[in-house]
Formats: sequence, structure tokens, C-alpha cells
Amino acid sequence: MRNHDYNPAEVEKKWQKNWNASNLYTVPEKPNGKKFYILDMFPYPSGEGLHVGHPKGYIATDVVARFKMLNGFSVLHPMGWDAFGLPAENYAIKNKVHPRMAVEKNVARYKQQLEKFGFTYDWNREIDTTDPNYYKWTQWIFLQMWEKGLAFQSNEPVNWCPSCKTVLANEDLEDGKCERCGSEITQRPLRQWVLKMTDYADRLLYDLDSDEIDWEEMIVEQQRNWIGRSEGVEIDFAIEDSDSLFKVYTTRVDTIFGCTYCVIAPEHKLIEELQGQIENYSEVMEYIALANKKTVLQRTELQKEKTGVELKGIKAINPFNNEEVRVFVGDYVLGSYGTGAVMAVPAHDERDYEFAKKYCLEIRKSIDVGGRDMEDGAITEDGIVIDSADYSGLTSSEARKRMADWLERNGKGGLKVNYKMRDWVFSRQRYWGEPIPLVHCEKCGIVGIPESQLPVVLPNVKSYEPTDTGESPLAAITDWVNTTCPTCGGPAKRETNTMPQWGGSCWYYLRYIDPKNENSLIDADKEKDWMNVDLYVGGAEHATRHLLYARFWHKFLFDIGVVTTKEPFHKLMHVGLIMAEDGRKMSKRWNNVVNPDDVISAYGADAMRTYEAFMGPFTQAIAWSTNGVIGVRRFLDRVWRLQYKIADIETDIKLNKLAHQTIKKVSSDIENFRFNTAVSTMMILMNELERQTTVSRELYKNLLLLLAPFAPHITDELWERLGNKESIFKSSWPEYSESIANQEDDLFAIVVQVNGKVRDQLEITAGTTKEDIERLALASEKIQKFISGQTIKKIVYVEKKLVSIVV
RNA sequence: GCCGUGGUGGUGGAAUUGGUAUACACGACAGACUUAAAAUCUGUUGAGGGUAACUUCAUGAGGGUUCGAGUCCCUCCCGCGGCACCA
Repeated sequence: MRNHDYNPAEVEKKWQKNWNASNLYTVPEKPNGKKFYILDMFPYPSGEGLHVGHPKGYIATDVVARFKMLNGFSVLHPMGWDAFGLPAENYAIKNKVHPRMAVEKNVARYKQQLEKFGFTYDWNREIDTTDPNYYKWTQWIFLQMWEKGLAFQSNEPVNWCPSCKTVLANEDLEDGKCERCGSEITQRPLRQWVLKMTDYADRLLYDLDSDEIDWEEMIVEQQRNWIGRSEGVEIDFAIEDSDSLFKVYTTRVDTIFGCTYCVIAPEHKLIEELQGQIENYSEVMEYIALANKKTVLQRTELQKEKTGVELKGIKAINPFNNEEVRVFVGDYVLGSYGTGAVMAVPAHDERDYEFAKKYCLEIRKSIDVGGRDMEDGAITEDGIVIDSADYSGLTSSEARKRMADWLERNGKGGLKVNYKMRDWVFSRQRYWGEPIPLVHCEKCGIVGIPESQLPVVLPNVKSYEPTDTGESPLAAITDWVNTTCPTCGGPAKRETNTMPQWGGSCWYYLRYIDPKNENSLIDADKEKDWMNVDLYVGGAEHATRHLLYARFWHKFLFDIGVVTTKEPFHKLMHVGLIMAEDGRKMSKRWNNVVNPDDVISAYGADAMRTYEAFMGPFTQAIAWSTNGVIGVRRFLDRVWRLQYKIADIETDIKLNKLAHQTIKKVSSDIENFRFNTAVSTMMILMNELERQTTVSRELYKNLLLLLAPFAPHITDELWERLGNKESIFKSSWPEYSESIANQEDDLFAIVVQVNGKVRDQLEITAGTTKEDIERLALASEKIQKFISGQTIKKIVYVEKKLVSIVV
């Protein structure tokens, strides 16, 4: 037992009740004055419940939200649930219940846990992506994309997870494995719905630099890498004795006089086209069959030896020198990037070099980098072009320009931009997702469901089990599948694929602004009032998934006039992970998970909130420390006890100065996400106040206000004990005076250095001249010890800081 | 390999424009209170040397610029994250 009367459980319960009763968090429809939209990445409510790492970001946004409230902003700080997806579905399969049951149970548990923290969420705006009233609009957006030709069907080979039994997007792969279950992914041709995200590649890239975006460099860089823009040229290579040709893509056209062969991907359509001309067709087909059997991992990840088979009887013509070159099929060339074919320049490309060595192909140098030769491998840097007809003697970059010009003038190719990012494979063969709102009509073809008939509600099925057929479990519900065409009224079949996990989260931030609108996705005026999101906080793992997808959808919504901002999220901060006390990730597997419920019942929500703010830089991964929570709890205990020292006295001048400095520092630290130093600054003020026998009411008030965003319950309680009738959050953030914060002290310390080393410290009275200070410094006994008998070369004086003597 | 980011006590971490390195907190040690413990409070705590005044050395390593470098420049080493057979 502690020997004082601070009981967090009691205080926290009381104030949570009070705040709810007084609708403290109810956000006005229209902002009163300045608005601030602050958003957390909404959670997927899993069966595990929260561990102490999850709320770290929510605590940060709550600190900022309360800070902004106190500064007079209308703050929108909502919360909801991203509840479609595999875990709920797998739970349903295992327990033979509807996934809805799992979602409801988990949402209730999450909500109960979150409520203990006293977050400022306006629960009137809660949303759930699996609610038909919500996914109606997810389907609506899909239909708009489909109408604009941005959603299309494809039969190309796609990533297939044999364990989840569904297709995956490139973004869902991790090292060639399923991000969810770790199974190796295979390529399988299947009918799919694909969103043409590549149409937006340039805007997704360039707008990262626009004023609307103020993100951490790390996340911006990840998106740039993922989009992977590259500038090069496409070149037509004609086939000898044939009308066929194939295009190659290269960023190093300056090396083309060193091209000694070409390689095409196993998927390349040329092979079928030239079937009659390829002398070793069966050998080639064998090679392709072998390549197709490889998983994504085997084909891309391993630094394996390069293999290939020559297309015998086929010669390609290099348009620059009309030379015949041999053509190979090799699986080191990717069918899905560029043109699926490359010109090989073994002298200046490492992969081509390796391949040429293996198959004894000619290696011809066409770039000189100053004498160095290719004994150890290819020369891949830029240099001076040699043995390249008229281009010889040019620099690489100049040659690239002129060669591209030549290609364009002669109709043999030209400049071309390529992206690593692919279109988004948007359909899944699973049950628990938004149905794609289309029907296949025998007469009319593919028909969109009219807006008036949305949502297409997910039907109940007997079994949620996925199938191996590439069809979703919905395909088995014939009652549902067989429908009538909205256009002609004739028989039609519903699309049975569902949307991926990431669909609903692409636009949820808009719905919070107008959650109950039945007539449109969002009211235009409200959108203008509240968008865009001023601050967005969540995990860095979403850099190339959710954050990319949401930007893509937002830009589309901008194009069709639903939103007025080009970007959805202005400032973005990523939360650093909280590791377990043993330094590993928190996981059931290691049995090192700390449950926030336990921490809160032992030390209080305020202590936990303040600790997570204090533990270190926000974006950094840091290990949990229960002792750290105890330390912060001691701090709160002392703030509590300080109430008994309050007296109606004049505020001491020195303390007042410290208080103003603290206000200034805490304000700027909150704005800049430096919560750790904000807390330590308050601790310093607290330590100072504790040394006093009495503390002025004004100082205490200010301390409570500064602490309120971090520890809202205890501060509101103490605020009330000061005699205030209204919540501390109805009050306003203390202002600081620059002149008080920077007030000159009567005495200040000056450091005296000799040759850069600190040798003495002088107490100087305000107003002393530079000359006098220098004289005092030289006169000091300690200094004399170091300078006597030596010549003084120079004296540097830094105002109010130091005197540096050079001997 | 390319890109980004970081390296400071026993631990988490502080440090405006280059200006007293190690704030704040944890842990540890000693003391007060207590029958005792917990809680609380007080003091000490970068490392080495010295009874002490004091002094030397320390911000991943090595150089450089400067009166003065955790901070700026060069060359390395290591950790973390992203991309990667992307032509």
C-alpha cells in the first residue's frame, strides 16, 4: 500500500464516466473554427486482444488530440474496425460459426480494452468495414472504377497461395512467400479482377514531393522503391526471315554496340509465334515447362545459376549495326517487367556476363572507363562509348540521348518509362470479403449492379472452406449466383470473387466524416470542411500496401470529383514497435506478451499512457520495461501529493521563468512528436516545485494543464480539487511569454576554456562588459595555472556562454 | 548490390546555429523512517588515477577542418528497415 490517497482505478472510472456523460468527445458536424483531423490506422480486431505495443500509436494521437482540443481546435479523432479478412474467416472455419460472430466478439473485447485508456474517440462515428451500410460504398467505388475502365478482367498468371487457396497481390508477398501463412507462392493463370494502379504510378510517385504530403523520409523512400520508376528506351529487334519483331527495354542503350545476343522470358509470346521456325522447339518447350514449375521464390529469390536455351534457327537484328544476334529463352528474364525481353550486353551487365561465360558467348566491350578491363566481371558504370560507329567518343549519357533520338526518328523505338509496381490483383477466392458487385449476363456481358441495388450483401453459406478450383465458396450457392441481369432482365450469374482485405481501408477515413450518410459516400460540404487528414499514425508495415492503395483510391476519387484534395494524409508518423522485456517481439509463441489490462489495473491508465510517451523516441523500437511504468507512476504520485502544498502565494520569479520555459518546450515537443522530452521537461519542473515548501496555485494549474494530454484522468481530478467546475479539457492551453522564458538572470555562469578545454566557471553579474569578463577570466587562479608563462594568441568570447583562451 | 536510417553510461535515452557530453528515468549502492519488510524520502553513481584539491580518458573506428566536434568534411566498420535476376 502506498501512504497516500491516489487511487487510479477510482479516479479513472469517475472521469471516463463524466466525459461520456458530458459528451466531451462528440465532434460537431461542422468544425467550429479551426479543425484538426487526427487518425489512427484502424485495427483488425484479432482474437488475441491488445498487447501493450498496440496502444502506443493511439496514446500519441490522443495526446495530440487533447492538446489540439485545449488549443481551441475542433478535433476529429475517430476509431473503427477493419474486420474483413482471413483471421475471422479461419476462426469461423475452425469453430463452425459465422465470421460475423468472431468479429463481434473481438470488436467488443477491443473496445473494452481501449475504453480503459480514456481515449477521446467519438464512438458515434464508429465504422466497421463489414457492415453492409459501409461496404455498399466500397462496392460503389469499385463500380466507378469499372465504369472508367480501371477495373478489368485478366487471365494472366497470378500469385497463388496453395494454403490460403486464393490469389494474392504482389504487395501481399514477402520474399516470394505468402505474407499471412508463409507458404511458397506459385504462378497460376486464373480469371481475376485487376485495378489499373499503374495508370496512377506517376502521380503516386510525384505527389510524394507535393506540399500536401509531409511524411517521414523512410516511408516516402519505401513507396518510391516500390513504385520503382525507371527511364530507358524500347528498341525493336526484327527477326530475320520473318515479319515478326520483339521489343527490348533497356536503361543502357549506350551499350548497344556491345550487344551480342538477346534473351526473352519463358512467357514471351514470340515463342509460340515462331513455333514453325524454331528448330529445337521441343527442347525449348521442355525448358519453359521446367521454368513454370518453379515457385516465385525459386525463380527470383535464389542467387541461382542462370540458365537458358537458344532458339535455334532464329536470329534477331540489332537495328544500330544490322548485326545478326542469337536469341535465347532464359528465366532470368521476367515476363512481367518491361517487354519481357532484353538485349544482352555481357561486357556491361553482370547477369549477361554470367550467362555469356556459362554458354561461351562473345563479350564485346563498348564502354571505356579508363583502362580497366573485364577480367573480374562486367563494367557496369557509365564511361566513354567506344567501337560504336558514329557514337564513339561520346559520354554514356550523351550517347543515350542521341540513340533514343535515332530510334524515334527511324521508327524503331524510343524513350520509355517502366515501373516495378504492377496493377493491383483485386479479387480473392475467399468468403469473408466484400462481394464484387457485378453480374455476368449471357446477353449483355458483364453488367454492374445499379447504385439503387447496392449493397450486394454477402450471403450466408454452409461452408466457408476455400476451394482449390480458383473459385470462391460463394460459387457453390446457386440461389445467390443465379440472378437476373439488371439491364435486360435475362438470366445472369453473379461474380463470386470477393475483394481483398485492403479494399475497405482504402477510403474509411472519408466515412468517419459522414458515417451515416445514406445517399452518398460523403457529403461534399463535410468533405471540404474536414479533409484532409492532418495527422495519420500507424505501423510502418503499411508503407507499400494500405498507404499506397489508399492514395491510389483517393486520387481516383479526386478525379471523379468526390474529394477535393489530391492526397488523403498530410502528415504521417509511424509507430516504433514495443518489444518484450527480453528484447524479442511480443508473441504468444515466446510467452512474453504484456497485457495492457494488467498494467492498467496495477499502475493506472495514466501511468501507462505517460510511460509509453516517455519511453523513448516515438518512431523507434524500444523494449517494454515494467520498472519504467513504475517510475512514471512515482512521478504522478508526486504530482498528486503536490496538491497539499498549494498556497495562495505570489509565484516566485525563477520558478515562473522555468514554468514558461516548460510550457514552450512541452508545446513544441507535442507538435513535433517528441513526447519523451516533453515528459522529462515536466519532470524537471515537478522536481523543482517539490523542493518548495509551498507552491503557487498558478504554477500548479499550469503543470496540470501541461500534463493533461498525457494523464487526463488524474489531472482532471486534481483540476476539480482546485475548485474548477468544468473539466480541464474545457479550459485552454497555457500561454507562455517569450520574454519571461528568456528573462535575464542577475547572475549567469560563464565557462572559461584554455585551448578548448574547460578549466573554470565564473559567476557573472548581468550587464558586465565583454572586456571585464575577459579580464576576470584571465585573472582566475585556475586559469592562471594553465596560461602563466605562455603567450596568449587569441581570445574568443561567446555571449553569455564562454570565454576561450588560446595559448 | 542499391536506397534509407541509426551507433552516446549497467539500461531506455537527453544535448537550438559547432559552445560545460551523459538532462530525465530505470537499475545499483549507502543512509533515514520501520520490530521488520514494502512504500516513501535523502545522498552517491561514465571509466581510470589520487586521502584530497585535482587530473587523464571517453559519444562505432581512423583521419581532417576549428580556439572548440556527439554535431561539419573524408575513409571505413556494425545494427535496423526497404528494394533487388527490374535489364
